[in-house]
Amino acid sequence: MLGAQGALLRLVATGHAESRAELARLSGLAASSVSLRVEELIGNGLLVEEGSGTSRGGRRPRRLRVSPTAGLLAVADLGAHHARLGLLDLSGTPLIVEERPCDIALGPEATLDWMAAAFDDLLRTHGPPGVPLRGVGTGIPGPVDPAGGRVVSPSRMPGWNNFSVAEHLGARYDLPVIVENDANLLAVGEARAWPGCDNLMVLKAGTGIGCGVIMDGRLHRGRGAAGDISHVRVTTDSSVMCSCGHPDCLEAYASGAALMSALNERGIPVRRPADVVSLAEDGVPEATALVRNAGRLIGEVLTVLVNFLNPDAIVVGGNLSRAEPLISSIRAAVYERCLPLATRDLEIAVTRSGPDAALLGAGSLLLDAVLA
Amino acid sequence: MLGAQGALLRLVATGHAESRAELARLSGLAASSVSLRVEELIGNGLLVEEGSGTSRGGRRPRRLRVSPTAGLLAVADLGAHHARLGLLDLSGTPLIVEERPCDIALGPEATLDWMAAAFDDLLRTHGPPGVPLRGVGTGIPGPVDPAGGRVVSPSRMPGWNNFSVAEHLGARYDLPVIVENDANLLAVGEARAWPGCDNLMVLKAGTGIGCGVIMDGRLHRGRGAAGDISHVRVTTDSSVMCSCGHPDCLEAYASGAALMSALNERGIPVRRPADVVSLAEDGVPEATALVRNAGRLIGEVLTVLVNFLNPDAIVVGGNLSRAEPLISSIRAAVYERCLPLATRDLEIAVTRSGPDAALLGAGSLLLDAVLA
DNA sequence: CGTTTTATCTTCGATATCGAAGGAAGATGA
DNA sequence: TCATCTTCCTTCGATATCGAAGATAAAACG
Repeated sequence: MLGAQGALLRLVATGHAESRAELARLSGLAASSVSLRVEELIGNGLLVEEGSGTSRGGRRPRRLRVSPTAGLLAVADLGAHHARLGLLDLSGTPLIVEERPCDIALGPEATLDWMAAAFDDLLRTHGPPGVPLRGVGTGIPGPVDPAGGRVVSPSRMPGWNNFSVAEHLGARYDLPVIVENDANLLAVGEARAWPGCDNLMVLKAGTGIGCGVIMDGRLHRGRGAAGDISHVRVTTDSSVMCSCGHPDCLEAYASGAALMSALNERGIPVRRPADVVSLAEDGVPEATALVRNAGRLIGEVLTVLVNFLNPDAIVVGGNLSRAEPLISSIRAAVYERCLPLATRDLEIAVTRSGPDAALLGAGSLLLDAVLA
Repeated sequence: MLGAQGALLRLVATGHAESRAELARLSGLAASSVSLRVEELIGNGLLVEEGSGTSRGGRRPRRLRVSPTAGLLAVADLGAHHARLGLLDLSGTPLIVEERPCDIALGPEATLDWMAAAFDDLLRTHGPPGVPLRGVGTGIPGPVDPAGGRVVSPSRMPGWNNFSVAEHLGARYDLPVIVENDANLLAVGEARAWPGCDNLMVLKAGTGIGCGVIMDGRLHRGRGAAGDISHVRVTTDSSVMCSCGHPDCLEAYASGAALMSALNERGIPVRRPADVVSLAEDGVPEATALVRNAGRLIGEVLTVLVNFLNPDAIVVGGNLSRAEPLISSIRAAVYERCLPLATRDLEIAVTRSGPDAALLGAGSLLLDAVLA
């Protein structure tokens, strides 16, 4: 639809280019063609010129930005009991982000209607008047079939199995819609904060354990379930049966849910993964030991994947990521057991993007869909 | 250099397109532009028209082929004691393939000089006169840094560490040169036989265990060591120290080398991985049991990767792949333990491409380099 | 058989892109 | 301060691509 102009707009929106000259360098188009296209984009109100950039030894570039009136994206990241919702401009910058309680156990229709109402609310209260909505995207705490935007075999989403979220949203909004697993969105969002790292594994350690994979700079989806590490068998003394029907899955030992129930059993009351982090920060021995053990088990699983995929970085996000013992024991396990060749330049770090990473990721994917 | 014409030539060379109409469909260019470019390619002697293809309900297409005189590719796959060498035309079709004994332990210079002499020999005896050599490619039984074509930390190649094979070959041949890990070449070659499968894991089970990964239709290299599964820790009763310094690596139990030494220890003399296959085919219980155990261990490692990457197929190649118990126990382990979502459409099969797969893979990568 | 349908390939004017040359604006340095 | 250099951006003629219409060739069908 937008053709070559879309590619240029995308380069500006993603922050890769700020001037006509940069666009020419990055897009491969001739400088003259870039000028023509940019003139059109400015005419259409999609780009604006805004002052001038810093000189690189010659004439200062005329800085280009995506127009604030070019459009809005409505994005959400659905969790089991809370959802983060936000409005972004076309450059992916949040205008407003809110967290609201919700309950996905009410089923897909009710939840998505609630989400749409929340979007309407945000647009009314925070949307600049006259700026059109251009796309809708949402993260789902379960596997999503990449072809049909359909939820498949989710473990904690009663009533959602085989429900096509993309179709349902597409019927309401006549706009590009993206539906994606929450860990995948996190990975895409996080990738923006890791320039130069084309191969990234982004762990989401929260109530469950998920992982998003960026390879060659792009999200790897496989058939929709890519990134699963929660049902890998781990070696432990005890033996626990997982809900998937197999014994000793990683999830049964290292997920936030598992840590919480272990603490509760020992008479230490916790209600949310964040409580586990607090206990570990306060130096409660039981919590620290459990978190360390979780990190070790996660690290041992990652070992296999690091040897096999040779990523540039492993990024740990999710509610549990702020627990220092978790990441240090992941580091220890990976560096101890992986091939030197694979760990030589491997960075293992906590998220750089903060709590809105998944929403930024949704914006990034949506932008591609909107500017296709 | 060749620009848009290169893309068209590549589509014909890879067998994706056979007529101008197909080229137009696949390249995205207008039919008229395709006709013009094809005319030039024919004029340059790179393409030829050859009869007509089968009708799809209308006029028969005029079949296009890469000219046999367009050029030759010299490719090799170096093993520890043998090398396969071949000449391909620009469509990747072998003119001649030979297996010759060699010894990489003589070091890089000696081995590469030997290889060059073998290429000269093949060109003299089997190269059509007047057809130019357009590229040289070789597979290496060890990790190769993708940037510099440099061998890094190989385990069975004394004297090769940090040697830049690409630079050495580039000095001799003023042509595009590719240097790649042998399992990676196998994967690329095998991928041609699996149309529609964009995500492939290709296991090379021979003296060592290697794996090549095709994701999104392209070879995944990581930082050069991607595809390693041999140094994953497996769970067994006994405990063996691996040469990498860690206990219980997969390689120590499931590689051809491990199987051979285990059989020899039990008084059953074997000298090559193929001997193990013969023994298993003959129903020698010790051999069958060892092979089954190897398959189970490999399968358990693959379990993690299948859950994580959701490939379309796992292809088993290498000398040991003809051992039926190996593949059936890999299948059993993967299907038993992986998520249903990941195995629903997963195929696990032996190689479709035969013994020249790695050479075909080298040709495929070289073609991209030659037609860039 | 001839007519219709389908697909392949080419012709030709309209459009888009390119690239060399030059103008604009600031950095650099005597 | 002024000439010179670097970078940014535009102008304009040359070139490449597009796409609609037509020509070609064969299959499908009455």
